[in-house]
Amino acid sequence: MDIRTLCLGILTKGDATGYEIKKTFEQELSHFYDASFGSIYPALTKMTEEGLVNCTEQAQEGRPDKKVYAITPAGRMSFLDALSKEPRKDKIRSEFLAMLMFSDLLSPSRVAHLIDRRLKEVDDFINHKAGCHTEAMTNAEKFLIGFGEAIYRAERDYLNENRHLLEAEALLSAKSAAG
Amino acid sequence: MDIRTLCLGILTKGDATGYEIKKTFEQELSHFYDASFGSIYPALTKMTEEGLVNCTEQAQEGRPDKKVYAITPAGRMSFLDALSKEPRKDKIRSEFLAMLMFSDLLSPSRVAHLIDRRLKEVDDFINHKAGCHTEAMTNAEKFLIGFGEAIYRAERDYLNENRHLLEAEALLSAKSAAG
DNA sequence: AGAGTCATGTAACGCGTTACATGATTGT
DNA sequence: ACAATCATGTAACGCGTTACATGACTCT
Repeated sequence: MDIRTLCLGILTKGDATGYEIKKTFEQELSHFYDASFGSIYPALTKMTEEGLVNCTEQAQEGRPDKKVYAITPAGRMSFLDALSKEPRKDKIRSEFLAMLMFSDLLSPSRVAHLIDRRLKEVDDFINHKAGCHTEAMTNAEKFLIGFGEAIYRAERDYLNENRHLLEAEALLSAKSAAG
Repeated sequence: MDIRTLCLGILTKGDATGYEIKKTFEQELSHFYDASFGSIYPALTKMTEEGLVNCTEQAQEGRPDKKVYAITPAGRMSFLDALSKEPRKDKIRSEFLAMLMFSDLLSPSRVAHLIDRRLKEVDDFINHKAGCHTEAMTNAEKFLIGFGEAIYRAERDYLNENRHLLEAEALLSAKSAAG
């Protein structure tokens, strides 16, 4: 599923500008997808040409015209077709975990720093994004936030309970290098 | 952290061929990174030119010469330098979660299928990869496998406990479409 | 005064995948 | 017979990011 298709999906939830679609990526999809303006705007332009969406320009003062996109029946068909494909394996790229894999090459304080930093991000999510289920949310939205929360809680607990394994590892290497 | 740097990291654990590096990606890094031959082989060739690794060819019968790569002191320095940078935010791309976000457009059986399929993958990991800590493993390797296991367990439990939210959502849409 | 928000777009570039090319050996 | 494993490599292509370009309005 490319960014293009996901933009189409976002438009099934309601009309939006490119700018608003970007915000949706940041706010609702951020823990399982992301996209930049450089991919969103060209995608919308192209899909307009292809008749999957249509665009209504709204003049504004002191700003570029706001372009509100709406999905067309052809666009909806195209999106449903994409949803009928089997989802591909998740693609994950975690520099955090990659670095921890080499914790034997790091100082104990560096390992501690990496983990503390991550725990802070995880806690921030749990405290701010999670738990604030509003009326307007669909079940799917609640489900996804709850999913993120469950994963983050598991991660937090695991890091707290097992960080000593890596901190000991780093300590050992530091000792053997010194001795 | 690009594939190139990660290959260098893998070589800090011991000499290896491109083929073996690929296997390492599949077996040890698969839940937080992946790489294809098309990125590994050119990376090794380039790093050889740059003096970050060196290459010893071993003639073989009926097969291409095996090229065993070893990291050089310059390569080790370069990798340590990469480890000193702050890790960037994880990049995740989950078609599974993206599809669930649009579960209101899917039939209940389709939603159930997607979740069942995912649960199978998760269970497979928990039953096969997790829990088999051997003697030869470093603490970092145990930590990472344990991490994966913790996350997968949380995911499994969450899916089992909350799938009804999405299955109900889909059911509702199906009804309203029919009615 | 400076950061953040609203608002769109393009061009160059990087990085990696996919598919192709080759081919023996071993297990089912 | 067929698939998998071992083993390396290239070229085309896709997809997306980064950086640049522009500019007003609002909050601190």
